[in-house]
Amino acid sequence: MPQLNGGGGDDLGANDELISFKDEGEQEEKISENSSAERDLADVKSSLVNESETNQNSSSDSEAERRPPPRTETSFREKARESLEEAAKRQDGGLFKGPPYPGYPFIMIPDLSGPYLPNGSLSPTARTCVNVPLDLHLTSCCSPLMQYLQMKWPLLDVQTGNLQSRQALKDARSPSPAHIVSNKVPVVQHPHHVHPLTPLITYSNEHFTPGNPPPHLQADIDPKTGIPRPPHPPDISPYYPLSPGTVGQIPHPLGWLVPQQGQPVYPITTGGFRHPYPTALTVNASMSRFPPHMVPPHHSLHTTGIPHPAIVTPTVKQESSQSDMGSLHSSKHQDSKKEEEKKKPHIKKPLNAFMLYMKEMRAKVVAECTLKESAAINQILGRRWHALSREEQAKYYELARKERQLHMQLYPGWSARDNYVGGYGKKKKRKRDKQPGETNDLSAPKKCRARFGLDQQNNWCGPCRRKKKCIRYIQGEGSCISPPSSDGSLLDSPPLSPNMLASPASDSKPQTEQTQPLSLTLKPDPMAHLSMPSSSLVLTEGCTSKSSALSTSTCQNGVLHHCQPTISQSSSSLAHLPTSSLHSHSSVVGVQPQPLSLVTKSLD
DNA sequence: GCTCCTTTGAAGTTT
DNA sequence: AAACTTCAAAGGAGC
Repeated sequence: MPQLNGGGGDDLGANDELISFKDEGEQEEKISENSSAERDLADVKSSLVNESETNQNSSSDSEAERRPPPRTETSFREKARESLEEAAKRQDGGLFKGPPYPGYPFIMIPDLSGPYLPNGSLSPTARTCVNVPLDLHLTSCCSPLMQYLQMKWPLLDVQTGNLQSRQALKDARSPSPAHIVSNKVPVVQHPHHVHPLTPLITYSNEHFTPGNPPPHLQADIDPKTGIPRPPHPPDISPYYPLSPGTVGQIPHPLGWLVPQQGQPVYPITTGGFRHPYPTALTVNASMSRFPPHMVPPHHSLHTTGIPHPAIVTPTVKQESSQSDMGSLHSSKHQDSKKEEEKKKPHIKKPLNAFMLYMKEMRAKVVAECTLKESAAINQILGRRWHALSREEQAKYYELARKERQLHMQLYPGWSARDNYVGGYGKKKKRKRDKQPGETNDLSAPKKCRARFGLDQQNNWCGPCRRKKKCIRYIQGEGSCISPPSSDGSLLDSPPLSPNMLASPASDSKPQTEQTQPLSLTLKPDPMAHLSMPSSSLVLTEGCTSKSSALSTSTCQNGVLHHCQPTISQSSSSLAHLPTSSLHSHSSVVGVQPQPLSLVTKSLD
């Protein structure tokens, strides 16, 4: 299991990323006056993952012992753990140390070693409550549980104070764990707002099995993938224990919250969403990354056919079950190996925390900024990601962890290496890793490449660096306009670029965001300022489109302004402002630093 | 139709 | 162990 030792993946990426995160943390200090932000944010972030990672191991002492002691917050974690264990002992008579509760995978407790607990939304007690059997502690721990559920599944508009809901919740209980999760409602989701953050709900609907799996689920071979699927070890959470073909009889983990008639016990309102925005992600798109054909037909009542989204067939979109069966008996036909591989489903990697976040927020950014170019959107999302609070990030880390867990359960033999198309370092080397315009952009000999040569790649326009159409070349022979900022920040803008000056939105851009390292490859274009035609693009704050160079959006101070693709006429006078004015532009215009969030949650 | 862009994170590989 | 590489999502754009 990765990230158990706090190293490697626990480091959460490269140092630059950590630096960025730290920058964001510093920003958070400014904004939220959170004293806990003084801690080493790298540790904090790492702990976020640790928390997620240790959730599944909460029942495994050996795993916990193997884990190296945390570098910081030891006392707190120890205390928290002690209190957790004590609470568990009090409430379930030592169940906490015993075999994992059948429903554990769903009602699991984030590791108390998490960093954000001290000032976070969840108290150790609350998490303890949700770790114990519901039938024992639902009543007493209702409120913390609701808090936890709200964090985990914001979709649920859990109103802890609603006595009626509480009563309904109690009624939903049943003596046996299997009944606790009795669920005939496939997915708890808002009819109009499908929370894109809940692939786990999809999974859970299909795979969550708080109770003992049916005997037929002990299949050791995935009928589709052919990957051996060993039975679940007793110590492994059955969180995502089932193959897509077994999803039919798996009750929803939230079933105990969902009445039989499809009416949620707790009203699911838009208010229950952390991000009550209309999302383009649909159930099929966001809730099921697995195509239907990957879900073997089952005789169960489950007819939704929601597949696991991680499986795609590269060649045939709707691979019939017959073909799957054929692949199972390929030994008979002995088709060519090529054909076999052709039919072999492509099991995608589980989404990491950021990917989950992007999946959720993309639609929002697109809607707010009218941007469609993913590259630009991803930049915005990347900054927003850093702007997220630890609690919010932890939510995604937790989801990502569960994604991985589910993925690992579904495809034990799968490895990320399987998706290495050409093998490591052999194919599809990302341009990012290359030196810009290394040798692969010979199609524009007269553009920046030819103009400046490889030795002066920093003088290239952004598109040229990305092997795209040279905007300077397009604008006219010798007319080198300043390329739009690759990320809407000053990083990719020339120091004297008037773009930032001309944009009122950029005035409100937080400095930390402006100075945040966003790209490893994009550098300020020192040549861009040399020639600034009057039609230079104005990149506005927040939502900027760099590569398209035409779509400029403004999401200033959280307020959505004109985000339609526009080309603003930059004031030529502004172009002559001194560099110092630009660097301290926010002070020039008297705009106070704004929160990192580029877009307001609400237009109120 | 393929690849790139662009982000972060996970995981694999190489040094 | 550190550095490096690939892939995951997304959709426009270039070739």
